[in-house]
Amino acid sequence: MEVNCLTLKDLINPRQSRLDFAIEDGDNAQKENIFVDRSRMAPKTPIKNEPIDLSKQKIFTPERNPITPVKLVDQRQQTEPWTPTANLKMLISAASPDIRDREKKKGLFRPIENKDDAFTDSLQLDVVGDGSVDEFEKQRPSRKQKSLGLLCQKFLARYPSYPLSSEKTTISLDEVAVSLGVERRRIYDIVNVLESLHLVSRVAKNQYGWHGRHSLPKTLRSLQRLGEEQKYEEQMAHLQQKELELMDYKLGERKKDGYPDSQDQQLLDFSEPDYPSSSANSRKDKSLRIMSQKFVMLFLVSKTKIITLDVAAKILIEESQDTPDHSKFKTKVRRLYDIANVLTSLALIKKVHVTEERGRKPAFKWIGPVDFSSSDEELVDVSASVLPELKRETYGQIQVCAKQRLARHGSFNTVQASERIQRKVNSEPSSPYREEQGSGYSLEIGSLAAVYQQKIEDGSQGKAVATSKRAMPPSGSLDPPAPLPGLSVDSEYCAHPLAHQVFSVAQLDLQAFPTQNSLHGQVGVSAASAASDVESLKPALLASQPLVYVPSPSLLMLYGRLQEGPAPTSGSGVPADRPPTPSVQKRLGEERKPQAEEPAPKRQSRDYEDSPLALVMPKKPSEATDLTSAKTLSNGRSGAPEDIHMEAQASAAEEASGKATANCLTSSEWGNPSRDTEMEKSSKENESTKEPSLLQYLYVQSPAGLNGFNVLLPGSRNPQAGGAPSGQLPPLGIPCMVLPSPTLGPFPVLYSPTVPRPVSSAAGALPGAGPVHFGVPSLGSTAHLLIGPTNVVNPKSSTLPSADPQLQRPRSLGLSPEVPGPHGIVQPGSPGCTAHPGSAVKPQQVSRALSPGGPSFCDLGGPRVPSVAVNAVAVEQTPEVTVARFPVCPVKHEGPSGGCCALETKLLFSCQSVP
DNA sequence: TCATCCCGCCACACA
DNA sequence: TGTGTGGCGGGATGA
Repeated sequence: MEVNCLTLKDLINPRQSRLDFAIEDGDNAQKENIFVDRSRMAPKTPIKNEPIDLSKQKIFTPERNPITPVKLVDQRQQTEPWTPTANLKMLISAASPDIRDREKKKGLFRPIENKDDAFTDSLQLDVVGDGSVDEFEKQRPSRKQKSLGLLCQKFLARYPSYPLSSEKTTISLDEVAVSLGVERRRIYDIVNVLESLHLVSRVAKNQYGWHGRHSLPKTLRSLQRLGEEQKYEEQMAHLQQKELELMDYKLGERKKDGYPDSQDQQLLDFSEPDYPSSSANSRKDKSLRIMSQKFVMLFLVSKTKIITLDVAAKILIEESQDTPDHSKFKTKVRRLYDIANVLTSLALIKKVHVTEERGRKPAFKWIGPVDFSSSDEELVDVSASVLPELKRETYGQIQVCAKQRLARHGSFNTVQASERIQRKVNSEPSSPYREEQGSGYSLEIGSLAAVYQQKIEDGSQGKAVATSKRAMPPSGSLDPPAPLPGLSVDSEYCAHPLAHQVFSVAQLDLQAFPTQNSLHGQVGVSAASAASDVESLKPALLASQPLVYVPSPSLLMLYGRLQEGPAPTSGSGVPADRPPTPSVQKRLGEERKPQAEEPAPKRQSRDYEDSPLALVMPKKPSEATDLTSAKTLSNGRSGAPEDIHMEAQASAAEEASGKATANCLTSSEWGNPSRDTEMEKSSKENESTKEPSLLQYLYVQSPAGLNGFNVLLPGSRNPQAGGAPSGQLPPLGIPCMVLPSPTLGPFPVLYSPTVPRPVSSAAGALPGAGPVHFGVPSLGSTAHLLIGPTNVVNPKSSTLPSADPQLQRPRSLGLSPEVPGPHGIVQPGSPGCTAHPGSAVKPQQVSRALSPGGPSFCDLGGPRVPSVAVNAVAVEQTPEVTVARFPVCPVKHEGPSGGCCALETKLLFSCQSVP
């Protein structure tokens, strides 16, 4: 392979650098840390401490396993014949019962992750038994697969790069060690380096707090400043110059040069004063942390951004005043490898090689941010560090969205930035993350999105910011009404602050949101671009998106048509000041279609950390259609099963939320992809007599006492009006909804298009709040309700008790939120549907949940995450459709750790049978 | 042969 | 004395 190397001279004199062409791309270096899909990992050796079927070990005789020449001991009785060390241990174990016990204990602690390996091993052993040594050798786990870099990647994949400020992620070293299948010792190596960059901080024994990359720029800036103060640049130049002369160095040279003896005390101390454990601060053995910081400093002050391990090691050794013997040097280099692996996983550096008279030397190049002044470049840099962890296609989607959005902001040359990002990504074909990152990249995308969003916000400070701010009112604030938190609200959609506001929602690819993301409250894919793309999607929303929910870690979002004001509804569903024209609609629809195939941008920025994120309808929206025709369809074809309508009834938001002001949210409707979409709008005052096809919600800013919950109430609408014609698909009636606060975990809910439908008033606590009807045509095929993982706590006292008579009927299942039910079984007559933790209810599942036969309850199953209980108080099903009503109430959930309480929302929908 | 770095022993700090 | 941490370097692995 072709290798380009730098020379030390190049490093010393950046002006003469041949970086442009001389730096080894790191392909080779990166190989060491290439992420290997575990599913494809072929362990070559059994994990230590792993129980081994001795009966199968007979095959591993010294002859067959030349790697471990063992004598005297019968291989068949050895559990770890793979290495000389293992054999030695075996010998010792045989001689010492204590040691044996110890090893036994370790076995019990065998990493979970290696279960795969164990399983594989088992299989492989069988294979080997029938196969050859070569086969065995092939399947032995490569040390690369156990590298610290890969381990670090796995570690990082567990946590969001940019966690919400509200979420406190605690890292249990034991847990992580077990989860990742390594000894805790390895985790220490990782967290020590991460701690040096303040990505984590020690909070207690065996506990670390995850901070993410939020403060990374700040940290790097500090390190850079410190590095400059330490004159590292001079030291490097000095050492590198000496390298050219001789490979040795003399202790004391640094002193002669006037360099400080040690900057240990000057290094950034990220110890959390609030945290009890400070022992680590006093220990001399923080060297890995300190070394890491110094190592980073070297890069930050280096003009070439390339540091050889030799130079770094020498500088570090000299600073520590260690005796400059070769042993120390080797040790330092080893440690630097450890650090470099972690930094590489963080995409801050990459390995390169430099050549000099003595040959090729390993070095690392800084690829992290170099400008911490919050410039566009920062975005690029940060993005570059993130993008490698993204799938290419996802990146492309992000970029597309970013361009759309960024193009609108003159202060931020986003297109250029995105192009640079693209170049960066392209220039790193060896990125270990590119193809394999799996669950990690969506997190990174979210991070990127956050960065983008932040940049956009910072750069424009325009209406977007203003609207954004409004979109995220303080929890419990009774300030002026705000649109749904986290939503990007275009000013033109907010023309009527007190009236209706439209929430833009981008199409989102649900698959782009691994559960992990949700679990961590991380923004989903293309959030970055998504955020930027929100505006561009607004038209689309007007076009046909009635109501869309995008799975979001912290937000349940609903969007629909913009309603410029309490304007009377003519049934056209078109705002008076924004009469959508067929052409526009069509165009919008066309624009949206591609969107549907792209991850919807979601916004998550520091400004909105506490803000819920826009949810996107995973289902591809129907084609945009003429409103008029839509209306016609609504009336004329309402009976068609495919027609989906959403209807909101008049509601007294104030009553429901107390003093909270309310904003009306309208949702347009979209029908079956094959059919035109009907759009209607209504105002809460006069909707009662209008056609029920228009969905309208009242957004009530979370009033005090609701813990930040935002209440979304159906707009005013006359229950009698909009009655679905006979034969029309019965809609789901949703009297009210409580939006989770920003701190809420993922709460993806997807509603399908609905058909107008007369529903009795619901929510006694919310008098006047009419139900929103969701027509659920053939629940079987279309996604109607998507429940994502979230923690649900039994709201002993629902703040929004349903007053719907239906709910009080014997058949009503009550509002009991967490009604256990048979897993995966839809039982007619059962009260509701419960989505268990970690399970994103798929449309099909929901359909099953709301199976024909009336009220039903189903346990959708799902791992690990507390469940979201969605109890359909009543489910009515006709041959064509199932109708259900759900009341919603907020609940408070205490996190597993007991430390941080996360508000959870439990959606309780009351359902009303269709007459 | 050399670059890498896994692995785990063992010392130190605390509780 | 037990446990959490992490320094340290032997030696395995891959190029």
